[in-house]
Amino acid sequence: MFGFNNISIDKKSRFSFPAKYRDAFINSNENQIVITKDPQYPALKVYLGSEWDQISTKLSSLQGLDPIVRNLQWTILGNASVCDFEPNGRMQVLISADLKKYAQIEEANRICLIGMGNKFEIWNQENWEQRQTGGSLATEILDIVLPESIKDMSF
Amino acid sequence: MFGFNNISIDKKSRFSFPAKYRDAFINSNENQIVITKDPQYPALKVYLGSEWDQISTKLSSLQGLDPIVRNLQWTILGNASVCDFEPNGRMQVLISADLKKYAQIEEANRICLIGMGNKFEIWNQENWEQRQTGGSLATEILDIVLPESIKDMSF
DNA sequence: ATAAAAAAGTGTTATAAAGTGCGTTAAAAG
DNA sequence: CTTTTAACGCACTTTATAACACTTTTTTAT
Repeated sequence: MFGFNNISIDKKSRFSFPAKYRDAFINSNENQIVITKDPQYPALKVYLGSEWDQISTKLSSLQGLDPIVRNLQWTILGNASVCDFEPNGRMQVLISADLKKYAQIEEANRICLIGMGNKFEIWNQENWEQRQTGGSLATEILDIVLPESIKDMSF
Repeated sequence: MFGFNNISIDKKSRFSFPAKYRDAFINSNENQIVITKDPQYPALKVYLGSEWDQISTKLSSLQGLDPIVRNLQWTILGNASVCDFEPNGRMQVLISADLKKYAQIEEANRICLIGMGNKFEIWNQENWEQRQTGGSLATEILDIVLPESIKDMSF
C-alpha cells in the first residue's frame, strides 16, 4: 500500500481510505486501524491492527524507568487511537481532536495520506510539501539518542 | 487499551473510564482496579486487578534491605488504593485525597488519563503538557540507578 | 456517651456534545 | 454513457458530565 493521496476530512473529523487499497485490506484481513503520533515530526502514523499489536507489545515490555523509553511509550502508546475498520464498508476512520492538533490539521478539511507499505502517514499539506522540498519544520525532533533496547525496533 | 483522554472528575473525586475501553475490561474479566503513585513523576498509575497481583507479589518479595527497592515498595505498595470496578456499569473510580495531592490534581476538575496498554496513567493536565513538550517537572526523579533485582520488571 | 451536624461516599437522572450510519449528490474513471 | 468513487448532509445513537438525592461514616458539641 503505497503512494500519495490528498483526501478530505468531514465535519466530524473522519476520512476514508481511497478505494484502491480495499483489496489489500481485505487480503490482510484487518478489522482495526490504529492512529498515533509520529515521534519525530508533526505527523500521524497509521498502522494495521496486526502491525500495531507487535509494535505495542514490544514497546510496552521495555523498562519504563529509562526516561527515553518512557517518552517513546508516552508518545506512541499513550496517544494511540484504535478504530474499528471495515474493509468491505466505507473504510472510514475518525481522527481525535488531540491528534489533529498534533499534526496541525485542526482547521484543515484536507489531509495528505501517504502509503508507506505496511503503514501510512498523515500530514498537513503545507508541512508535507515543505518536507518534500527539503525544508525543515519548527516542531521536528531529529536528535533522538536511542537506548540499545530500542535500536532494533522500526516504528 | 491505549490513548489520550481528557476527562472530568466530579465534586466527589470520581472519574469514569471512557466507554471505548469497556469491551477490553469485560474481556479481561476484571472487577478490581488499583491506583497508586508513579515512582518517578507526579502522576498516578492505574493497574488492572490481575496485573496488580503480579506486580505487587513480585515487588513485595524483593529484598527490602536495598534502599532503592525499599523506596519503590513504599511508593508503589504503600500507596495503592484498591477499588471495586464494574466493567458493565459506569466504570467509575474514586481517587483518594492523598493520591490527588501527589499528582497535583487537587483543584482541577479535569485529568489526563493515558492508556498505555495493560495500564493507565493519570496526570494533571499542565504537567502532562509540559512533559510532552520536553519540559521537566520539579518533582521528577530521573537518575535512579536500578538494582539488578528490578531491571526485569516493568511498572 | 449520645445526638446532631458535617463530610464523604454511592447511586440516579437529564441534557448537551460527540460519534456513527447511511442515503444523496457530485466528481472522476473506465 | 455507465460505473465507481469521493464528498457532503442529515438523522440517529451513544457518551460524558453536571446536578441532585440518598446513605454511610466521621467529627463535633453537649
